[in-house]
Amino acid sequence: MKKILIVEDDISIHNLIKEILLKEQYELLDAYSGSEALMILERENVDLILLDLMLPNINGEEIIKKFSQIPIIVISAKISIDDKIENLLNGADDYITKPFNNGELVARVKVRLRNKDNCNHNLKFKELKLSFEDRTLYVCNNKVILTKTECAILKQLLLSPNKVISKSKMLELINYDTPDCDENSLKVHISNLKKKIKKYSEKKYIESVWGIGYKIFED
Amino acid sequence: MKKILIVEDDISIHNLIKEILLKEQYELLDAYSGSEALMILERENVDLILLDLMLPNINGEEIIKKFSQIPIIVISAKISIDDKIENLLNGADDYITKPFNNGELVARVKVRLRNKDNCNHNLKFKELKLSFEDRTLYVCNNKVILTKTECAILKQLLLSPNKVISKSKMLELINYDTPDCDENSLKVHISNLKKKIKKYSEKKYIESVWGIGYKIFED
DNA sequence: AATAAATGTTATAATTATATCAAAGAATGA
DNA sequence: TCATTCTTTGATATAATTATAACATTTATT
Repeated sequence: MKKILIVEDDISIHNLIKEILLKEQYELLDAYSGSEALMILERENVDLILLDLMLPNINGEEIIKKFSQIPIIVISAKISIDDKIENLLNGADDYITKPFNNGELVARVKVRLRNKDNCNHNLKFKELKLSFEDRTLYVCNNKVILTKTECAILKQLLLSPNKVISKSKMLELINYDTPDCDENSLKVHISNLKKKIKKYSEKKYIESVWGIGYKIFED
Repeated sequence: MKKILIVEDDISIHNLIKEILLKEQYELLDAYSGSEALMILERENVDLILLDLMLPNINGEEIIKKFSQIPIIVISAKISIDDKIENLLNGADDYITKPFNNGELVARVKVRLRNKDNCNHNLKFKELKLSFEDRTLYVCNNKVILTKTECAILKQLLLSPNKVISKSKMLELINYDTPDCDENSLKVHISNLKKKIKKYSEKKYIESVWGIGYKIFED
C-alpha cells in the first residue's frame, strides 16, 4: 500500500484531499506545517507528497529542494505561471492549481505512483500474492521465495484461477523457462510449491485434478 | 542528448513547439500523423513524446496505449476533464491544454526527462545514504567512500528499491560509467559493496535474486 | 478387497549460479 | 615516472536449483 503525505495547513482543504484519496486505498499521512512535514519525511518512507506551498514556518519550496527524490505534486493557489515553472524546475513533479477537479487529482496521483507499481507485475488470489518480477510469493503476508520453475508454474495457475491446466499444457506454457521439465519433474515442483504454501496457510490452493492436471481453487 | 518526438498535424503548432524546444538543445523528431509516429517509434529510441490527440488516420489514444513505457505529454485542445483523466489513466504522464504557455511546456518537458537524467544528487534508503556527486555512502551514519563502479551500481539499485535489476540490465545501465564491466566483474563489485555495507550494518541491503540479478531490500 | 494407474514425497546427483579471493592489468594523479 | 587505487580476470569455494529415480500414497475400477 502506497504512503502519501498530505502537506496542507488549511483544514478544510486538507480534509477534502484526504476524503478523495481514502476512497483509493492509500495510506495517508498528515502534516499541517512545513516543520511537521520534514519530521515525517525523516522518519517515514513516503511514496508521494501532496504539497501546498504557503505553509506556516518552513515553506514548501524548501521541502521540494530537500526531497526531490520523492514524487511531489504541488497543489497551490499560486497561479502565477512563473511560480509554476520555478517549482517544476526545482523538483516538483506536477502542479495542480486550486480549485482542482477531484478526478484529475486522483488521476495525477495515480500517474506519479504508476511507475513504481507497474514495475512489479503481480498476481493475486485470495491470500496468495505473487510478484513474478522477483519471484516472491506472499502467503498470508509471509514472504516465500520461489524458484524459477515454481514461479512459472504458479504464474500460469494464477492467470486462470479455478480453471484446470493439463500437465502437458503446463509443460508447454513453462517451456521457455524450463525446457527440460517433464511430467515427473513437474510433479516434484508442484509438491514443493504446496509445501511452501502449507507452511503459512491451512488452505491448499493448489488442487490436482485426477487424470488431467492442476488448478488453483478456493475451498 | 535527449530525443523528443513531436506528434502534431497542425503545421503552425508543430513549428511553434519545435522552435521552443530547439532552444533547449534536444534532438527533435517530427510526425504529422499517427501512422508516421508509430513508424518512428518502432525504429528510434525516443525519450519523450509530445502528442496531439486528434490526428489523421491513427489517433493519439492508440499511441498512448502502445507506448506507455515512454514518457508522454499530451498537448491537446480537448479540454474536457474526462478526456484528461482517461488519457492520464491510460498511460499519459502529463496533459497540457492548448493554448499553452511556452515556459510551462519547457518546464514540464524537463520534469519528464529529469528522472532519466537523475539530477538529484542524493538517494536514501533506510540507513543507506548515497551522495553520488562525491561517491560517498553513509551506512548508519558512517562514511564510506565508493569507487566509481560501486557508486554507479548502488545508484541504480537505490533508484528502484525492492525491485530486481537483472545483471544484463544493470550492465546496460552502468555502461556509460564502466563500458568494460561484464557479469563476472559485476559480481566482484557487488561483493565489494556488500563488504563495505557489512562493516557498519548488520542489515544486508543488497540481495541477490538467484538466476536474475540484484535488488535493494528491506527485511 | 485387489489391482492398476496416477499422484505425492523424499533423497540424491548433476547442473547451474553466486561469492570470495588474489593477482594481473588499467587508469589515475602526484 | 612512480605509486596508488581501481577494475578485470580467473581460480576456487559455496550455494541453489533441477531432473532423476526410488518409494509411498491416493484414486478409480473391477
